Amino acid sequence: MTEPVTLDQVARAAGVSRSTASRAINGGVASKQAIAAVARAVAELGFVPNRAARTLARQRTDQVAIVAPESPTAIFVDPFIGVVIAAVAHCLWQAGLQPQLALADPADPVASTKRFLHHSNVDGILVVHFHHDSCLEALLGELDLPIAFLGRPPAGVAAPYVDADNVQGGYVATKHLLDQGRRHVASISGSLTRSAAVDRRAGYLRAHREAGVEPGPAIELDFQFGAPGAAAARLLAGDPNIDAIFAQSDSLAAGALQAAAAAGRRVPEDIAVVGYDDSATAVQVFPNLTTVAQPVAALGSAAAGLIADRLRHGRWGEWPRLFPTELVIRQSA
Amino acid sequence: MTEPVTLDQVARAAGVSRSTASRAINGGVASKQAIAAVARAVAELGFVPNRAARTLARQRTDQVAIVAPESPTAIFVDPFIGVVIAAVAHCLWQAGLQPQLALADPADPVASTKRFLHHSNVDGILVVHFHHDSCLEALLGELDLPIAFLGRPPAGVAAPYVDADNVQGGYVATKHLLDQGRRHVASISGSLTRSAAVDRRAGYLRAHREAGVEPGPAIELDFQFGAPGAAAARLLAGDPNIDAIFAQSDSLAAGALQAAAAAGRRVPEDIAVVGYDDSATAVQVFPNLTTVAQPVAALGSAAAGLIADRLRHGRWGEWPRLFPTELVIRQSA
DNA sequence: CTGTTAGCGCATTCAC
DNA sequence: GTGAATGCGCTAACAG
Repeated sequence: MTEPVTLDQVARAAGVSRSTASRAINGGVASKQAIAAVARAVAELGFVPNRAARTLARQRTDQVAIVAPESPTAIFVDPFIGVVIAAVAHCLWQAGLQPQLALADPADPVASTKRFLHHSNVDGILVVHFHHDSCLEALLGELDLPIAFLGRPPAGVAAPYVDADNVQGGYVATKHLLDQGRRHVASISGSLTRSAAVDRRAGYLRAHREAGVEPGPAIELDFQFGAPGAAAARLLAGDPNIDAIFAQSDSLAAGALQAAAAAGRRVPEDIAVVGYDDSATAVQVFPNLTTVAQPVAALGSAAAGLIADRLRHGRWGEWPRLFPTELVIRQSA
Repeated sequence: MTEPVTLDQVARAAGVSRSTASRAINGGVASKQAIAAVARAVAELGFVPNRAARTLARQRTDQVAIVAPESPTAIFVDPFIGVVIAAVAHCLWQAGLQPQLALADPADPVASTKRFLHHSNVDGILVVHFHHDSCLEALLGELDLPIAFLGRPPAGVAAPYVDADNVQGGYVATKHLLDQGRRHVASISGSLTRSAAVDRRAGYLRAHREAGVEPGPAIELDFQFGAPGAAAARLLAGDPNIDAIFAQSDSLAAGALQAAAAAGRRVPEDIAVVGYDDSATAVQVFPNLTTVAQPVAALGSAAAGLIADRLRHGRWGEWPRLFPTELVIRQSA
């Protein structure tokens, strides 16, 4: 049906040479009439440049990879990954760049991501959702492509990045609890291979230091694996003095809520709970969660802007950029 | 650093011609020694074929687009989209195909999806999460590429597809409620522009017909917009006889739970609630949701298999394929 | 089994 | 301002 139309045909239809047609299309020098004629021909024939040919000739793809070296299942559990990616995609499209989500093969996320990066010939890379133990550092070094991070990159990798101010997030959440007079604030974190978890914990500790209160028990749980409810139950069983929980995600907080209910402790009277993310979960559970909201879209835009600027203007913008978080107070604390 | 190495260099290093090198690499005819020599050269030089060049020469990309003509934000709220995509990705990688998630620009999802499809030169398309009002039918027709659907395609589009048996899902959920003696089963559905919603409702109606019970009031709500809680509250306020709710997603069911609580009705004693999806939400809320589970991974694999078979063997496999759902009984009904 | 040759569709020198 | 020529890196006929 739609046999592909080539630049040659456009040129012929417009009565010019192929090179003039090319210039007319790509904004090079050309007479007004030539441009008009070519434009008409393009419209009539429905010409759309062949990406492979263009890439080959230009030696660039105008594509940037969004990589998260994990199984898609794991990526998508992140409650705001969609918002991040929407913002990134929008920003990239604006800059004439095409976002390419590197979809890993769940059977071997790291290997398939490597394969993707090797074969995909993108112009730049945006890394999100990075585990520091993902063995991808080396690869990212080898590929010598512009690369930016959403979230602080692993120590030793001096790459441009933007991040939410997780230290501050952990701090305000914890301070909110301490200010209420809570004195045994337990902490449930995600995997500490993620910088976000480490930073939030640092904020938690700082709040305790400032208040002169001893930090409570802590439990580390991978974001996606393990049953949050069971973990929280163990926590509560282990220390009956606990009167508050700082959970590093709303889903962990939901687990804490269930554990509290199972243990016959009221929330927030007996135990106050603060979550993180301000996701849909926060208002689906009862009591609704007090939680830390991140400027997710802004983060996405900023990260995309980083790589877009580099690709378009040849130099990195200012970095790092830290975005403040905000405590959303509801019922659970 | 890593200046790209070409096939020419490999050929020279291996002491053969470029075409022999090409054959050796791509499994064409070649002597054992040639293959060995080329393999060594490839390894030593770290050769990785240029995708654009290969695409141009082969006239095919070995890429398949996964399209959902919506803002990424909307796509990612779907609780199991991650699992679907993981399964799809795995299946495609297995077939030597690279999944390309078409990330729309949230500012204009349909237009950017069209742009993507036009410029992206993929070999095939897998459509998921399709709204029947998305104006994409025409485009999909123009592009004459192999295209398959996950979820029943719009009427009039006779494309290969796989789907969950949503009629059955709606049926078992509703029957479960009716079998308990509930007689006023309200229904909260997602947007009826989605075939899934229509089908689930059909199942709901069938169960009523078989039981000789009059269908209860219904409310239609887009999956992502509108506050499920408020809608459910209106529903309850409008009809005090309601003793059960069939919600077409767990997130809608969570709203129903909140509305019930706000109205002072106990669940499941006064009002039974059944959700749909068996998502994380189902066990985060209290009471835990009785819900309809779909064989999500199987759906993804089957859909990917459809397009992979077509691309690899030139013909469509058997379709449509319907996958049964399963009622997961917990506390809410 | 191998090398030579000729494109794939486009951008981009370079003369004119 | 324009066209002719050249090459991007690879595959696939085609002879040998």
